[in-house]
Order: sequence, then structure tokens, then C-alpha cells
Amino acid sequence: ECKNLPFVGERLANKIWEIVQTGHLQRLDHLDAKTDAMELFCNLWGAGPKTAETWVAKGLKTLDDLKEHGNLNRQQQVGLKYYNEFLDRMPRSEAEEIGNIVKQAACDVDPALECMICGSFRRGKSTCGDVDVLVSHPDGRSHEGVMFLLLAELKENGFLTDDLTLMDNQKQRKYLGVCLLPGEGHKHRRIDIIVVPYSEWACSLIYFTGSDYLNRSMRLLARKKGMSLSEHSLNTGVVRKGQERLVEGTPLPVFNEKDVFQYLGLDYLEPHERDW
DNA sequence: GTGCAGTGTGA
DNA sequence: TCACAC
DNA sequence: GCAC
Ligand SMILES: O=c1ccn([C@H]2C[C@H](O)[C@@H](COP(=O)(O)OP(=O)(O)OP(=O)(O)O)O2)c(=O)[nH]1
Ligand SMILES: [Mg+2]
Repeated sequence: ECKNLPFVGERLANKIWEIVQTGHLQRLDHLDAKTDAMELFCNLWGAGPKTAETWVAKGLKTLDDLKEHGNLNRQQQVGLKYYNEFLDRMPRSEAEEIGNIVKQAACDVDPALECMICGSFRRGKSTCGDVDVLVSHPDGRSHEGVMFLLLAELKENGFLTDDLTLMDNQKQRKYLGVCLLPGEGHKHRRIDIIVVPYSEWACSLIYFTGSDYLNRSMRLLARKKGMSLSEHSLNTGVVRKGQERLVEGTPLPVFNEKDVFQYLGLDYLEPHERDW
């Protein structure tokens, strides 16, 4: 029956069948200590399968082992510090509070700045894994240097507690970090901020609203139509040989999200319909 | 059987 | 260039 | 797992 559901094929259906019949999946019995450690380590921000593999190979098993012998890079140290806090998601209302603080700070930097909370929040989800904020300036040029000023503003009152990207130059447009709402009883939360030229607002908005699955689907569709979609632009006349791009193509005029759907021949999707 | 998105940051 | 992230 |  469930095999008729999308993304449930024969292999998965058999597993579901086994669980329904026996209340158990044998395949899970063979999972060992190594698998446990791999999962533990891959949930650390900044670590993936490769790094986890080297840690397991060294015989490391616990988070305490990592602190001592993991040779953690800067991001992973932050990941370890907030390991448990980063595991869970925040209520939508909290994401909104965090977003509002960023909006206020942006307004203090320049009242003309436009600021939108994207990601799962914009898709209307009831919980959010982090807060994704898109920032730009409608005059088309004053976004330059804004990231630096915005972060300075947000650090003023200790709202940003840790950086996962370094601000080693003024030109950075993508910030990943950690924030903490003022007052008691709040957890540290992940925050992502991007500052983009206004000409890229629509493509950035599509990208940052997601979902990631929808982004990949739209980008694949673009590719099949000889186009290329990124957070910067939708290009036409792209010529590829496998992965490499032989001809860049030309950016199509895109003024809003609807334009992108239209060029791709898709019906427009409201943000809450993009939650694939 | 093959391919599966495109880009930014850190080291 | 690779690993990891969005 | 799915589209081709
Ligand atoms: O591999 C990825 C990951 C993310 N994104 C885009 C879509 C996504 O919606 C947005 C923000 O990323 P995030 O990881 O925050 O996802 P989310 O959709 O906001 O979910 P969550 O509630 O877990 O934060 O960036 C991609 O295009 N590709
Ligand atoms: Mg998010």
C-alpha cells in the first residue's frame, strides 16, 4: 500500500512491512559502536562524513574525546560548544523575534534597507532550524559594506555570540553565526544573513526561501531547458559539457519571484507551497 | 544504467 | 582542491 | 527513488 506513496519504492516498502509485522527492523541490529560515533560526530556543525571517519579511525568515541584529541577547527569548536542546543529547532515565534532584532539593527544602519526572514520561516513552518535573513538596498549600490556595519550593530549588545564565518574582508555577503535573545531561558540559535545587490533580490529570495529540494528541482529544470538558475541570476543560452560550463549564457531580466517561475514554465508557488 | 544544483567559505 | 555548509 |  505505502509503495504507492512517492519516494517509497520496493526496498523501503519491504522495511515498512517488516516493522509493521514484527515491530522491528533487523537491519538495525547490526549497527555498531562505529555507527553511533559516526552519527554523533556528523551532527557536529562543521564536521561531515570525512572528518567523522578520521575521528573514528583514531578511536575517538565521545564528544569529550573530540575536545581532547579531535584537532577541531574553529567552526567545529563552536559546534561542540553548542552541540545540544543546535540539535533542536525553535518555535516559529522565536525565529520571528530573532528576525525582528536583525530588522531593527538593519534599520539603524540604514532605514532604507530591505530585510526579509526567509527559509522555513517564510515557508510558514511551525518550527525553524535556524533563522535566515536576506538584506538588500533598493538603490542598487548601498548594500556594499552593509554586512560589516550590520554585524557591528548586532554585536554591540551581545546578540551575536559566535561567528561561523570570519569577517576578514568588507566584501563578505554571507554570514553564518550564533545568536542569543536577551533575557532568561533562551537557547543559542543559528543565524544566517546574506546581503545582496538589489538586482539579485528575486533570485536570492527564491534561493533563500527554498526548500533545498525545490531549489534543486528548479535548477535541474533550468538545466534541462538550457538555462542555469543560481542565487545570483537565471541565465539563458548556457552550453554545458557534463559539469563544465562552456558558455556562461546571459542573465534574463528578473524583477520578482514570479518572473523566475514563468521563465521555467512553472505555475507560481506561494512560499508555503514550496515546502517539499 | 546514469545522473541527481549551484554557489560561498575555510583550510 | 577538498570538506562542509546554505 | 525516480526520470530518462
Ligand atoms: O543544500 C541547500 C541548503 C539550503 N538551501 C537554501 C534553501 C533553504 O530553504 C535555504 C536556507 O537553508 P536552511 O538550511 O536554513 O534550510 P531551511 O529551509 O530554512 O530549514 P531549517 O528550518 O532547517 O533551517 O537555503 C539550498 O539551496 N541548498
Ligand atoms: Mg533555515
